[in-house]
Amino acid sequence: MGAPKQKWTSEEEEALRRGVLKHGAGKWRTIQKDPEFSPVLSSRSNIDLKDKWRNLSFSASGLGSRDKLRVPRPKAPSSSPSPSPQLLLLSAPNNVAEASPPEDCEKSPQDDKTPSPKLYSSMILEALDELKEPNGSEVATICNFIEIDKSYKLTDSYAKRALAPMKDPSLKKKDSAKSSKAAKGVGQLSPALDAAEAAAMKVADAEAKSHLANEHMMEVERIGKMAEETESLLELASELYERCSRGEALTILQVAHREF
DNA sequence: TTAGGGTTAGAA
DNA sequence: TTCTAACCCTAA
Repeated sequence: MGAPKQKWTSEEEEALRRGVLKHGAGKWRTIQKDPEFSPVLSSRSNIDLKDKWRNLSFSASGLGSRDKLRVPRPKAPSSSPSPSPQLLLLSAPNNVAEASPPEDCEKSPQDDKTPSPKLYSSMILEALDELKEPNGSEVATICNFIEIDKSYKLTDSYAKRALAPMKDPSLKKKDSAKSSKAAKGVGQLSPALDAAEAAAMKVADAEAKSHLANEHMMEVERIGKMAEETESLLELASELYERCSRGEALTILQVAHREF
């Protein structure tokens, strides 16, 4: 490595963000050639743009370096749906916008009211970690844990009262506004009515989160199964290695019979 | 051309 | 020593 590392300037970062906003993530060549950004990004290749955006995405998601997220993935194309990398990247601009919003980028109301899917994953992992059930935890158990742990648990009477007005779509906007207000006001206990309203918002919020958490649980389960399969393959491989190193001759049929 | 994994320089 | 960010390599 002869050339020293060329740190990204704030101008370059800003140009990259604007380029992504304009052309979308993944259009690195287009962004790099765009006359609006090319003067600033002239010393950067499309690969540099991609790498920098990746770094920005991971730091903005609060997960630090991408190295922390490295998970062994099967090389072969999987039939099960996996999160598209494009989706992962496209989620970044919101986060980036949150950190330093460009003036032409409107923040959607959801940005700071809806936790990111990654948050749900971490909540699930946290729940699994805390529950420490030997055979894993049921989805419902984890959902309950998340609700209790995150203070979304409410009495039935409150829940019933809360769910009725939620069916009126005209109230949605108001509700979401209150929801964020309520979320921010944890610990500020007001009169009973206010508390009930805030609680109702939390129930609705928890329901939505529970649904999303379910989806993420399925993903976690899928990964868990893959890990189990990998582990058993590893065991088989080491057993085969041992037997072969002892000079035992094994046929394909024997191997297949041992595993299946 | 792009995505994603790997490597490495430099900072903390 | 660890972590982060920049750079490199390769498959698709």
